[in-house]
Amino acid sequence: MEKENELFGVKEIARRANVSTATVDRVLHNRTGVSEKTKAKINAIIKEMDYQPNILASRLASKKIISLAALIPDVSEETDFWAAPLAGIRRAEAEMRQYGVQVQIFLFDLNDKDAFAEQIRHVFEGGFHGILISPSFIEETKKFAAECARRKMPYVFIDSDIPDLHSLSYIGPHLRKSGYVGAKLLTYRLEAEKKVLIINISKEIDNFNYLEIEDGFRAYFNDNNQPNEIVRIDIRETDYQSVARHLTYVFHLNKDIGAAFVTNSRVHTVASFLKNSHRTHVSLIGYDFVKENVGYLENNVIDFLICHRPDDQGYRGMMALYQTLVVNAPVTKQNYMPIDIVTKENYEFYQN
Amino acid sequence: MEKENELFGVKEIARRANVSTATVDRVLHNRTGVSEKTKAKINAIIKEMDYQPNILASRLASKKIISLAALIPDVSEETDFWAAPLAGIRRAEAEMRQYGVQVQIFLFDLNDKDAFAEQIRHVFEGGFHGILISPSFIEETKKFAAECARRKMPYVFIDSDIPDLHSLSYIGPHLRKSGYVGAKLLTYRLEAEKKVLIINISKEIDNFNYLEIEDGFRAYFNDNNQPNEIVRIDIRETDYQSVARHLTYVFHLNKDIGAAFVTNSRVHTVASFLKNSHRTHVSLIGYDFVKENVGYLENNVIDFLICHRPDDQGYRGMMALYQTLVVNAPVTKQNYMPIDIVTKENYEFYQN
DNA sequence: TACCTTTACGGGCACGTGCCCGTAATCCTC
DNA sequence: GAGGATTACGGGCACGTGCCCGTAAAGGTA
Repeated sequence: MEKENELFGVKEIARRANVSTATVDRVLHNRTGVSEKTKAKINAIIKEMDYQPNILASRLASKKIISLAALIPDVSEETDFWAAPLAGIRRAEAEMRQYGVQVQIFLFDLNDKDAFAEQIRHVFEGGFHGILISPSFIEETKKFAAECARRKMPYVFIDSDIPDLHSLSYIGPHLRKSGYVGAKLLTYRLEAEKKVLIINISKEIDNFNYLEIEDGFRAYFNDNNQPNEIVRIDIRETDYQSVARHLTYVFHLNKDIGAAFVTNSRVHTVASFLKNSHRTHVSLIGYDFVKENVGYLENNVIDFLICHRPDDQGYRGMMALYQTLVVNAPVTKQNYMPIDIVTKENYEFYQN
Repeated sequence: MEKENELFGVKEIARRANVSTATVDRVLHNRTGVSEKTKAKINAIIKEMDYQPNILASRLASKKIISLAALIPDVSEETDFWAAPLAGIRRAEAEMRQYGVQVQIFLFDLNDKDAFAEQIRHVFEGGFHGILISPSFIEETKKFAAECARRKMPYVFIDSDIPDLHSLSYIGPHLRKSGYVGAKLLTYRLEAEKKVLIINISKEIDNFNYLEIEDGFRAYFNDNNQPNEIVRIDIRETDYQSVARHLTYVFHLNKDIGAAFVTNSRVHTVASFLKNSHRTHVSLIGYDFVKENVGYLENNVIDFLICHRPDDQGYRGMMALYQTLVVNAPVTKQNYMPIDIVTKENYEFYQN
């Protein structure tokens, strides 16, 4: 008992309403120039028909190209983590291009707050219709969000979230739960009398991500009455020498550390230290599928890596913008990625 | 130095070749009615321009609707595993529908070889342009593949592969490696003197999948000189009573089983047995994110589940057909899914 | 009433491709 | 060399929507 087909589209609406397709078009795009009466009639018919516009024809006919921006950290010597989201963004771009969508990518140095702010200015100058952004610096991102709101421009956060803002969508990990998983893996075969070491290596002090992860990590210990003592250390320099110096000191003070948890992708630096100091019996867990980390996974120095599908994050983030701007379909506000566990045995199939 | 733009598409090719768009069209779809000379000329221009057809316009202009079939097992009382690939297929369908692609789904009972064969007949009667199939029965699938070859109809395998056949693509797990990962997880905290039990619960005897998994499982033990003794059991009935009977016997004979590995999604039956017989100290690993299994994951009876993103398999399988038939783009022949590790702590974010 | 402005709507071309139909040119046959 | 068959190609409409432009009708001002 389908009431569809026979004739469809704008033409059919126009026929039923006794108007021209142009008038229907005006209603569909709520432009001016239609009397309230006919507008109501047409809207009723649209609703009754459950009219779905043909995106093919729409995109073909419209010469207006939709342009999206993506603002993410550059790949640096320190880490090639952001190569993965970039690849996902490019994948999305390739899919969308044929539908008249253009993507422009803006990069910034993760250690340079000003570069971030400047790229934001460039983005606004570009007059884009939507933007994907890694909200790496909190204050700057807040200003950015305010300006977006003023311009009614949708923006999507990936990799980390700033919850109060009105982003179209957040796509990334649930950091707290991610730390929780880390604790589970770390303690899975750990003897009760061994200590656990949490290591945070980061130049930035206001690290919201880190706090969430550690919070989740500790929550696991509480929930499961895990007996192990937790030691923690913050290291504010990222070079190997500094890290090694700090770690030497910590391991000197605590002879019975059985496992270490690094709260970000710099786990390879710790792995290097453990290897060099012949401490590979210490279980080691950290974040992200970057090539240095995978190397230590292969060597059995790193036991597990926790990953959040950065490639997919980039892809889905762009697609969320596409959904709203082109398809005009609703988008999930919170989009938590799976917490993937990568080991020596399964990494070759991992799709970052 | 881009040589693109200005004018593009079929019209530009026609202009350069001094022919009409109709002739260009004939060449593009290698239809008859073009002399070798002009054909060569047009092809040269196409190559030079790196011409990419506008799929929007193509699909819009072509009234020919492409229809795809999917042949997968029905959701049964035994398992709702196939709900996930089905969801992925429907997701793909929703995306493709607006581009003029229709999808029809054929289901069969996993325990009924004849139903499988009959549905294959239905598929061929339907005159589809491509098909996604779960090759559950080997002999029937071989006949199917031969008929597809005769009709030049592309087919994609998901979830399990039959390597010799010329499928357009295989999308599913690398079973051997998957067993390998299972062994790693199972032995990760296992004491050396404990035995390991491999359990295969399946009515079908010719279980190619099972053999691959067990092979990988044992390979891990070899590669790592794992000291544990391996015990194995085949159970040909799938109901709880039968499984419990067999397991009672095995556990009676082997007092020191420390871990059990179930080679398919029926791990929940084993979990039920372990729980009822107060043997939850035995580590348990099995396959698939089905709701019964997740329940035992929550209860700490199952330690890990290994999953292969069945939803994605369905989605990608359909998309592979779409790529060849609509976009006319190449498709990867082997498409191994990640080997995901699901635990009590991360299952809530798992995207099956 | 004459003239101008605003509102409400219709006609019709364009987007790039698919494909039907018509026809000039060439080939074949006796 | 007349007639028919085949080959090679062009013209042009259609797909569903966007949007420019033109215009009749309504309203406003003197």
